[in-house]
Amino acid sequence: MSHQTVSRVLNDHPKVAPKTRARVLQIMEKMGYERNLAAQMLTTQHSNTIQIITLDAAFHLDVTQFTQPVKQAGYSAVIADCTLRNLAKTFDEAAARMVDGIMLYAPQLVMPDKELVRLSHGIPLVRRDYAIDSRLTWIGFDQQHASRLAVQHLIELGHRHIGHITGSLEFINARLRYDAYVRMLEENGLNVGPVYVGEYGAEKRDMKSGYEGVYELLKRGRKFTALQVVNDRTAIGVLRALAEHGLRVPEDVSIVAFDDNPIASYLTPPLTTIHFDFDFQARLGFQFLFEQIKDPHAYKHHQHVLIANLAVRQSTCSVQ
Amino acid sequence: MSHQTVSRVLNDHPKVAPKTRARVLQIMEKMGYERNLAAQMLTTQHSNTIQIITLDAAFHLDVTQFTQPVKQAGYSAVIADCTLRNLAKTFDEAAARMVDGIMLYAPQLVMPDKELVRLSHGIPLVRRDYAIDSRLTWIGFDQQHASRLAVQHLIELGHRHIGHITGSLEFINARLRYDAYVRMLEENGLNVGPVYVGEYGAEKRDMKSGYEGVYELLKRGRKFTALQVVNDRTAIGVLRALAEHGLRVPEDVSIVAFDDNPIASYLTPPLTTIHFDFDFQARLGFQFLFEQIKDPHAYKHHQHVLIANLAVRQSTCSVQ
DNA sequence: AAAAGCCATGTTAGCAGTAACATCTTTTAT
DNA sequence: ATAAAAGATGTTACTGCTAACATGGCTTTT
Repeated sequence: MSHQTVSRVLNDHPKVAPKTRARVLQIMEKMGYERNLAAQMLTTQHSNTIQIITLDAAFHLDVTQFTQPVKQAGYSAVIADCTLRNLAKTFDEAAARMVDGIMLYAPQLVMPDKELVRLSHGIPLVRRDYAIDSRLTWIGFDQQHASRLAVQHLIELGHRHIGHITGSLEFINARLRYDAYVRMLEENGLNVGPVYVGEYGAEKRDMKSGYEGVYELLKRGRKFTALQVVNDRTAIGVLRALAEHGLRVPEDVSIVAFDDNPIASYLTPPLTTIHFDFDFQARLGFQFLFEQIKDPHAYKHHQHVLIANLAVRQSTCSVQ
Repeated sequence: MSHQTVSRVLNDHPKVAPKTRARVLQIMEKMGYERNLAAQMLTTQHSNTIQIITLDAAFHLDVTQFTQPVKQAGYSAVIADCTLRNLAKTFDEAAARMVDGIMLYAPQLVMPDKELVRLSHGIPLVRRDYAIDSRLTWIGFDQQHASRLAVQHLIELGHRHIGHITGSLEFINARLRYDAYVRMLEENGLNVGPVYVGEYGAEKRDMKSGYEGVYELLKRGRKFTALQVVNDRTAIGVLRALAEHGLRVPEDVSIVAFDDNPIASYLTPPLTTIHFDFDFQARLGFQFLFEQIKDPHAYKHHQHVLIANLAVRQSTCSVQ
């Protein structure tokens, strides 16, 4: 029996006699045969692997959200984290590994699509966040809409002095939320501010930003009855700092945050926050990626925008 | 010029004339040459990659803690998450990928070392948590000691009725903390309990366990002035549930938790918790892994136990 | 000056698969 | 019954690299 017949069995080639196939499978079973990925890669130029690339994922990552849809589709999934400095190298490694597709999760990355396409060595690529122009597929949430929901909620509760605490505006999400906050207040004839812009963001930094943001805003005088806070992690720091000043939430200060991190509903008070369906976002992203892999030439890039909604809990109330 | 000379340049072989080397490098630069990993793997049987395998990492993972030391050592790092069901398959994939070493992070995995060795296809392996017997390298914290620190702190504050809330005891850490809690109370002539054993654990489950645990314990009557809680995430749920019952922390109930998650010090009140240096644990683990890769035959397995310490904050006070 | 040794480079083979084409066998159509 | 088509299997070549051995030029030793 030739190795070619064995290869045909491995690849489910139709023209193999059933009993030959059975015999090959039986012998493979007995010998504990495993196909050599390196050799397969060498000829086919791919590895049945999807690589997830994250940028500065010092915030804790929900890994299963990424890996589960990939495995379901029959690929093997690997995650590689990198910094901005070695982003190109990480793409090179993915190419060397001959991955079939790349899911990029780098909400803080501001880079023209053209450049990303160049970095990706022609490997199908989807950004699960944002893209600058429209030469890539991405799935994002309408941050402006989300932010409007948040501010509108506060306005409807009667707040007229609404502050904003954010991390670094290098994050596109943070920038968009901030912009919409400003616009929304202006449209409603309200004064903008006070505003605190904190540090660029890993988890610990976020909490620190929130904490220091409150100290800073209060140092400038207590001119707000509500705060829009860029995300739940930052809000944790905000809650702490307010407690240290003897200010109650929501009676003295209402807070609305973003993300609906699982922690949000367990904080005291449970956070009113913008809920994003990240799970759906991830699944949709992989769906687009698989389409692209199946037929790279016919594939047209999508820019998909998802709508968030407001989860009202107990960190907001009407102004006293 | 033969391809072999090129290969020698790539591998820093000493016997290449400096100007030949320079010429090769220059041409490689100009042509944008990149060595084919598949072909290299095919001959050398390895890929300069370290694979980090995590089990059910639905708790959010600090990815950089894993990847940074690996990259510093000149390897490329990939992370693969898996469930217990496809653990073997994940190891197979790592073998197929011809990784140089595997770091396993699966604190909930109870499996004889012998079996893990079998699964690992002879690839150098380090467990960053625990191992059952001593045929593998692992780096763990002395959980018994940690738990003793926690209980002793409460006893010294005058508490005589100390409850315990934990997730599933399938996690070795949870089991050890529970065991030490029981022993410590018995040694001090105190009654054990009340105890609540919650669900097996991802992040959300942990918080839920803590929340429901408090409800359950209070339903049985308020027979405790302090609680040892299995980790910070669970404590978040505990704090919430106590607040819903109008119980103050620490005045009515003192709480000591484990992990010193960055969030712990930003909660209200900031948590008294056992501090583990996870960063050091990870770095040490990789150090052992690299030693093992360099000289697999001379390598002797280590079982390294690290000591935790107590970070006293504001969730504990002397009994009122 | 010849023998020996080292240095730089070249040649060949093999790693484990798949693609493409070739061959032989069986079935189907006329 | 015979040609054509289809089915099953085999042969050869190629993927891009490295190990091992081979070669030829130059230096050192005696």
